[in-house]
Amino acid sequence: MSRLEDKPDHKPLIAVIDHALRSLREDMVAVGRARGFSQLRLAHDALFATLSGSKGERSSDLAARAGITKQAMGEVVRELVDLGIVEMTPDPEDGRAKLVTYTKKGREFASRGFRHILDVEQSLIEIVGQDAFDTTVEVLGRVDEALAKVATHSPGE
Amino acid sequence: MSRLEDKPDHKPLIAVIDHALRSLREDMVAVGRARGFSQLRLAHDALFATLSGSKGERSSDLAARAGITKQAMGEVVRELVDLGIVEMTPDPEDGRAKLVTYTKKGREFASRGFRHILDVEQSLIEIVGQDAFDTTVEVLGRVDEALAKVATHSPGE
DNA sequence: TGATAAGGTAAGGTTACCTGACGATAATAG
DNA sequence: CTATTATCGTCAGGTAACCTTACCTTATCA
Repeated sequence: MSRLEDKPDHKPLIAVIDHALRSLREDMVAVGRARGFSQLRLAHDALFATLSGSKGERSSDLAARAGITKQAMGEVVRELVDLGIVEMTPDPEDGRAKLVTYTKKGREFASRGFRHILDVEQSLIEIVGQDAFDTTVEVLGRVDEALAKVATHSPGE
Repeated sequence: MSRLEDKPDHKPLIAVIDHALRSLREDMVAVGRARGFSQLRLAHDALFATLSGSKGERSSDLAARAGITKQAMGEVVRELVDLGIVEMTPDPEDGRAKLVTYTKKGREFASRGFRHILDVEQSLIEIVGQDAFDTTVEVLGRVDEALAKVATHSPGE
């Protein structure tokens, strides 16, 4: 026999997911850079994913929603300020806080980024169909549930 | 209006994938640690995913298949040697090379890990059904295709 | 047999986070 | 209305998981 006992004979889900995510993330940065922001980094996505386009928000709120520390988000904000994508203004309602908002340029940039995400999703839908796409999102959303179930089934050992 | 122009109104696929992957990876390490290998790290998965159970392989071959540098894999191998999971023996056919093989303990550990992966997948299948699971794997496998298509459609601008 | 390539190691850099400690401001309690 | 406590953002330093560059050793090939 030519393989480890119990080694899956198919490429495991975790490997498939890992590959897909790498591709998607690299693509996002590549597209952003191609638009002239050569200093864009993967980490910046955490802000684009969380900052509302309509109102200013506090860096620490963004951090909380993104699931990273306020220090990590603080650095992201600083770099995107340098790139002219967001700006920080004092919060009139709280002297300690600063509100992060898109600049005009940043708003346009972010819009194109979101449109690119939609384009990629649409492209995938054209390949596999809307149903398959929806199913995928649904299944991935239930991974946590599956993990919890396994943990429950085999508690100690 | 309360959102950025073109901002997706659903949670984008990339975010869903990211969340699922984090959960799966953390779970793998947690399970390994719970089995007594407290020094296991996420990076070690790169070896388990690539090392054949049946024959010894060169560190640089593993690196190539895992998609990381031989230096990165070299460090992983060194740490797993310290944990008694793999061992390195000189390659009788090439004096420069060393072959990485599982120890008995390591083989058993890896088997359990793979079984855990299968358990998680099975658990997910119980929740969403075999068809949905298969569809998910299929769709994720076609992400690269979708990215290529978008790149082709909007070449320069 | 000398040039070139391949296997692995060593040293140090990069990215994307983290924890801990801090000064400034705000809220709240006495 | 001060004293305590909490919150906002920043600074300093640490960690994980890689990377690049450089190197020594051993093969292979002309």
